[in-house]
Amino acid sequence: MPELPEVETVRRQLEPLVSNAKIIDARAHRSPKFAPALEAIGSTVANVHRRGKYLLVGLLDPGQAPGGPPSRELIVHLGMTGALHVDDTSPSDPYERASWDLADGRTLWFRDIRRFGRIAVVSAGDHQALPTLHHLGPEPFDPALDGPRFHRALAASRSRVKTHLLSQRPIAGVGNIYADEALWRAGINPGIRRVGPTRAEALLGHIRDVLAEALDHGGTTLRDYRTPDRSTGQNQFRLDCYGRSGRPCRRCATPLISRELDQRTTTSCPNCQAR
DNA sequence: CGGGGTTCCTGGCCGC
DNA sequence: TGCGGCCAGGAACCCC
Repeated sequence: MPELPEVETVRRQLEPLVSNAKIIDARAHRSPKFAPALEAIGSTVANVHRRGKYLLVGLLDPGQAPGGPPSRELIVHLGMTGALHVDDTSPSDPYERASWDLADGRTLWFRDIRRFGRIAVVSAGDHQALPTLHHLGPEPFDPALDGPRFHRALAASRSRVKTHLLSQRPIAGVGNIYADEALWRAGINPGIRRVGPTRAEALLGHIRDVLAEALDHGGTTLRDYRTPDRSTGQNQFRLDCYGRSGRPCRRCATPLISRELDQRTTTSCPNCQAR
């Protein structure tokens, strides 16, 4: 499931493939989650940025000077099973949810088995229609994000620390996998509602480490995640906590446990992450 | 406005 | 072999 490392891996591959390409046609699944793809017809791709788990494709409208700031953005959220590919041909794919024909004959495809993904076209920077993006916390590697600021962000909610992380408000781009991994490294019980300044700073460091390492390994492919060139990530072989319920903790050998926490499966070590 | 519950989806897996 | 039932889960959405 694409979290920050997966989405950033996609972004890095995608940007050189589609920059400067003009979108001459598009098709989309009728669902309002995908139909906005059609609104990109006629525009030219300026760049591909990322905020949290959202891909932001800068669009130059027809007649807009190349090199200027894009007037609109094509926003793509990959959801659970979304993937983007660029092809010369038009392969038949029952899971295609949207596609954009480029002027040079190639096609950009969005495939998404479970349809948890989402596509929007908005005026540049206008994210009102996507509440989570609108209220998105700082990028994990933003130098302005430090221990005290992260501590204040965590303290702004009385939710369980893991639930708060998944809300994307204290920090952008952390999903279920990397939340479990970072909390395990930090020795923090996912269910606690208050994190002190020292532990908050440590948790921030572990989040950064977990995300950076996953990015180095091309992301985590549990089942469906693929990059634009269809390769898988390799980080699934490096997970210490997520998906390891019942297996021994790599620090203390206690069997890891899995439980529901605010309707999210959560794995943790009952010893290392005791309250 | 924050927080909690519900919903969207379908392949893979399990048990019989 | 076939099939019903269950699970995974990000974020929008609704309601209090």
